[in-house]
Parts: sequence; structure tokens; C-alpha cells
Amino acid sequence: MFLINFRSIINLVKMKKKSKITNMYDVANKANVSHMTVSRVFNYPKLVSKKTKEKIIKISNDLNYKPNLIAKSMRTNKTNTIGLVLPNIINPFFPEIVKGVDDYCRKHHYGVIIVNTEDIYKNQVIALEMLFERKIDGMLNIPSGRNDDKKIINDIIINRKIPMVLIDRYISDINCSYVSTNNFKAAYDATNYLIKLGHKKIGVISLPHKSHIIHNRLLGYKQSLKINNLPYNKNYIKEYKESIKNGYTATGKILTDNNDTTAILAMCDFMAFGVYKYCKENKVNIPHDLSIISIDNVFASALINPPLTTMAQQKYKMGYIASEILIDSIKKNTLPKKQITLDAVLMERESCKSIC
Amino acid sequence: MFLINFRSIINLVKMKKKSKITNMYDVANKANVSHMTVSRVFNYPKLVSKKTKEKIIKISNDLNYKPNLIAKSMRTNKTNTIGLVLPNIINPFFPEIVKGVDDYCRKHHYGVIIVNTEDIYKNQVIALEMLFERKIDGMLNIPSGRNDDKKIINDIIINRKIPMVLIDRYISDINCSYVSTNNFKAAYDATNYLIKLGHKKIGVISLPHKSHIIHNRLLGYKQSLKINNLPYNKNYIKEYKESIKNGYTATGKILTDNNDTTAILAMCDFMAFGVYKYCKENKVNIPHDLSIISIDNVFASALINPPLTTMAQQKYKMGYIASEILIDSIKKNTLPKKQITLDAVLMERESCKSIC
DNA sequence: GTGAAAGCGCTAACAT
DNA sequence: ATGTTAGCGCTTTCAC
Repeated sequence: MFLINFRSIINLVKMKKKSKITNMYDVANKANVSHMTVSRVFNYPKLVSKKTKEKIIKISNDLNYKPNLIAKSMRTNKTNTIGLVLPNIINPFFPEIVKGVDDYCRKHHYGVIIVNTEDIYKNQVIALEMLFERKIDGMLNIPSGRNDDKKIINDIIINRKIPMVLIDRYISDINCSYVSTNNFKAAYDATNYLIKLGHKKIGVISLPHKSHIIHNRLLGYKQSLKINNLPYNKNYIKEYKESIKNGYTATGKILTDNNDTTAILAMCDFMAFGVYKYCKENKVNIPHDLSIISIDNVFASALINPPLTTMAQQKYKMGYIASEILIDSIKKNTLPKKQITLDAVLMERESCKSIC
Repeated sequence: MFLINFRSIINLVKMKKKSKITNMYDVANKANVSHMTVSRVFNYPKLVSKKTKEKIIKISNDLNYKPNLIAKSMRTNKTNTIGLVLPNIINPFFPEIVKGVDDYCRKHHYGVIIVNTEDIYKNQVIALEMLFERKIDGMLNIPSGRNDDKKIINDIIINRKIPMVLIDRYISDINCSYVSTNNFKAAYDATNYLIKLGHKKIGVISLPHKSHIIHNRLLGYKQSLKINNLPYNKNYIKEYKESIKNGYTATGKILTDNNDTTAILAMCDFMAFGVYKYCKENKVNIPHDLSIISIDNVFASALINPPLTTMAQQKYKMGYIASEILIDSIKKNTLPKKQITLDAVLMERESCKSIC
């Protein structure tokens, strides 16, 4: 009764203004220890005696105490948060990457701040500054393929030694890691598949190849022709920006320019959807009159009629592995350099027919 | 030589440790003012003389200074960050909501921490605790419809007075705001549309209606029948969990139980995709033999053949408005209570036929 | 095994 | 109009 609980007094003094959310001092006060002992329970539990530890854990639970990660960040310079910048969350290609990122990060107690840039330069700048101000530990970036991105990424992220992993699209000469599909092999395998089915006149619906991606896919296509002793003829290749409408236009171009075409390789599923549209309107039967293979395996590909045969990019895995590389290098306090490519996987459905 | 090398190493280590990111004091020193003046330039610029302000802004730019939002949060108890919890980013229904959220938040300088729960209870708990520890100012939640969610949301978020806005799905008796589709009206309008086309025997592919959503849609369907003096017969309603396969099964059930069925209302697009699959396999022509309308307007709906007529939920707007309500109440320091419902919009495509 | 003191970068409150 | 002081809740460092 006469004993004065000094610890309580000390802690109460330190608490001063009573904040409504439980903090370390509340727990320490109730456990009659210093706040440092509470801190150790959460960060270096081995340094605390079993008895004290158990008491503190119980009290923490009773008071519903959770450490304030913002305060922790102040001291440690680590927020356990990463940024994820992507061009367009509506495009069904990206959500699977997001899921892979989310899965890995949740498991490792990292938060993910997501920003959708719409491929607009201003949004990219806002996004990067926002993420820097929030002191993210690292960044995942699915770049837009615009040229001015590189400078701003260097200025705001790379030059400040923030680790970055690019996903899907590459930016040359930038100090970071990179995870993508093996695009050469994807197109090579797709073309080989058509050739094995007996196709010799294969049209290609391509995209503007400022990016390495399309460049490599085109190389894969050519290499497959070469290996199979088939001639390369660039009249069979039509290049438009990615959209269903442009896929439609490209199909018309290919078929009128080359009326012996028996198959089309579309560089992405969206362009393939345009092929379907053209074929429906022009009474071309898929796969009877025209075989079509594509690269991506977006969600809708299995739903359309006939289901689209496509080279599935491992989108989930790309997100997962990119997160792994990033968080690894955050923990090791190094800048990541790894370059990883994943093979696309043939999803054999019903849009290709053997003509042997 | 050895001595020099040894010393260089020590210096490099020291420098590395010393190398830090520009802060307020760096700017203040260079400008020959106190750090408070710098702070005012960024927070209350009117309180600083024009001359000083300009000098500080110039120096800030020169030194590439950006305020540290983590440190700011320590004092202000505001992180300018919100949480976004959703069940499944792969489901094409959700990314459009995310885009709406992202757009509003970017404009208002809020960061969004996203978590995908997969409808798994444990993930939901991890997500909420993670967001609480990071001191989010508010939360957007697209709940899973699981019953145990309510308690955990109350424990971790609501009881700590963190503002929350639910999107799409409602949880009864919880102190928060709510933005959703007017589900009664969506089904009512869809049914009316079919009836106007001459349909009298309308099957319904429903979902388990633990949630208010399906309950209200069913009420809308019934009300439309009533208003049009058509009988209600529950044999025409089949209820399964949401999946393409179950949509397939349900279609079979409806058509064999009621061979006079001329139209089907699917409670969501995924179930409608199952109808398409069934019809393709069983040589039922859409819309010639069977009309189909649905609710959602997911991305793939326009791609399938024939394009699906569906009541489009305003997903982007839901996300945008929910963010607006949340950030509004954060700024006013109140808990949001608003309940908003948005009308679904008829997307008339080619899956319904007049039989008048 | 545990505690005291210092301070991360910022802002609120008060002082000049 | 500008400066001084005192923390926000935590971890690092050093002391015992």
C-alpha cells in the first residue's frame, strides 16, 4: 500500500498527453517495466527473460497493442512498404502481376502502395514523388515504354539509391533488376507450333516495336521460319498500335495482301480479338479457314469462341519473383541487378487447326 | 599504402553512413533561416515573406529536397494514406473500382495501400492489422461476404475510429459508409427489358444470397413480374455459387425443368458465360432460341459471341465516389455514414431478341 | 536482462 | 515574419 510504483510514475510522465491508441508506454506501464523491454519483446525477443516476455505479450494482447510502424520507420529508415507503378490496371494483363506481388509481400509483411499511371507522364512523376515522400523501401515498375520515363525514374528513384525491379518491359542502361517473359522463345514456339500443324504462310500482327519485347518476338518468328526452311516475307507482317480495332484492320490487310495466308500469329491477345471480329464479319471460320495463335493468355481468351490458343505469359510468377528479388535486395541493403526471363507456356485451345 | 587503403575504407564506411537524404535543416542552413521557416513555406506559405519564400523554394529545388511524409505523420497523426482491401484483383469486376480509387486519390495526394484477400479470413486479418500498423487515415473495403469479417473489421478498424467506406457489398449494423449499385433496380430494369421484348417465361440464375445484393436483385425481378401481371414461379430460379461451370449447370437445370423458358436473367456476367457454354454445347442459339441478360458488364462481355446484353454496374464511379466520401470525412475528422447507390446502365448488345 | 538518454524529421504552441 | 522548444513513438547506444 505504501509502495509507490515508480515505473508507473515515470511512464505516466513520459506519456503526458493521453493518446487514445495504445503505445509502448501503456504496455510498459502496466507491466512495470521500461518501454525498452517492450521494444525488445517485439524486436529481439531472445534478449528478454521468458517470464517478462510472457507478461508483456499478455498485456499487449489485453490492451490490443500494435507497434506503430510509422514511428519505427523514423528510427530505422525502413518503412516495410514498396511502391508498385503500372500503366493500366484495367488491362487484364496487369492484375495477375499485382496478385503475385500482393501474395509475396503479404507473406513477408510488406505493404504495397499501388499507382496507376495511365501511361501519362505527369501521373508517373506524381507517382514517383509520392512514393519517395512516403519513403518506400523499394519500387516495382511496369514501365509504359515512353521515352521520357527514364530520366524521371533516374532522378527520383535510382539516383537516390532506391532499389527497383522492372517487370515485363525493359528500359536500357538503367541500374536495376528486370523480370520478363522470354519473348524471343514465346514467338519462336508459337511459330513452330503453327508450322508443325502444316502452316507455311503465316501472317503476323505486330505492334510498334520501340520496346525490346516486340523486337525479340519478331526475331523469334524469323528464327522459326529459318530453322524450318521457310522464306521470310515482310508483307506478311503488319504493325499497328495495340487495340481490338487495330487487330481487325491488320487482319484485313494481311488477308488481302496475301490471300494464301493460313495462319496468323498475333503479338498479343487484344490484337487476336480483333482477328476474331474481322473473321466473324467476313465469314472467315476460325480455325477452319484461318488458324490464330497469340501471346499473353488474358482472362477473356478462354471465353471467346473458339477459345484462343495462346502462349501464356506467367504473369503471376513475374509479380511474385520481382517482389522476391526486390525484398531480398532491400534486406541485404544492395541494389538489385538480376535479370530473369520466364518462358511462356503454350495454352492449346481451339483456334488452330492442322492442315497437314 | 596499406595504411592509406585502410583509412579509405573507414572513410567510405563513414561517408556511406553519413550520406543521407536532404532534410529541412539542410535547406534551412543553406538559406540562413530556421527550419521552421522552411516548414512554413511548405505548409503555410502565406506566413512567409515573398523574398524568403522564393529563396527557400530555389534552394529546395537545388538540393532536391522533398518533405519526409513519415516524419510529418509522426506529428500530425495523418499519413495521407488509405487502405484498399478487396477479395480478388483477378476478377475483372474489381480493377475498375481500383482505377476509380486511384484516380481520386492521386488527384488529392493520397497514397493507396492495396491488399488482395482471396476471401481468406487469415489474409483479411493480416491485411487489417498491417494497415492499422501503418496508420492509414481511412479504409476502403470490398468485403468478401463472409460472416466472420464483421467482427474483425470492428475490432481492428471501426472501434479505433478509423473511417471506412464499404464498396459493393454491405455489412449490416456496422458504423461506416457504403457505396453500391442499386441492385433492386438493376434486376427490375433487366426483367422489364426482357418482358418488353415479349418474354414471359424468364429463368433466373441466382447466387447464394447471404448478401443483400442478391436478395435485392431477386426482389427487383419479382417486382417486375408483378407490375407486368406475370406469375412468379420459383422453379425458374436456380441458385449456385458464382462460377462459369455453375452457370452452365444452372442453365441445364432451368431448361430441363421448364422447357418453355425463352429468356434467362443471370445475376452476374460469369454465370452468363456459363449459359453461353451450355448453349454452345447443346446447340441452343443465342439469342434465337434463348435470350440472355445479365448484371455486371465485365470486360469480356463485349468480346464473346454474341456480345452480352448486361446491366453495367458503374464500377469506376463506385471507387471514385467511395474515395471522395472517405477523404472528405478524413479531412472533416468525422466518421462517414453516407449511403450511396448508383444505377446500373443497360448495355444493349446482341444476346436478347424480341419475340413479340 | 534491463534501463536511461538521445534523436530520427517534422509540426504545434508559444515567443519575439 | 521568423525563431525556440518540446515532443510524436519508436530504436540505437551505452550503462549497469
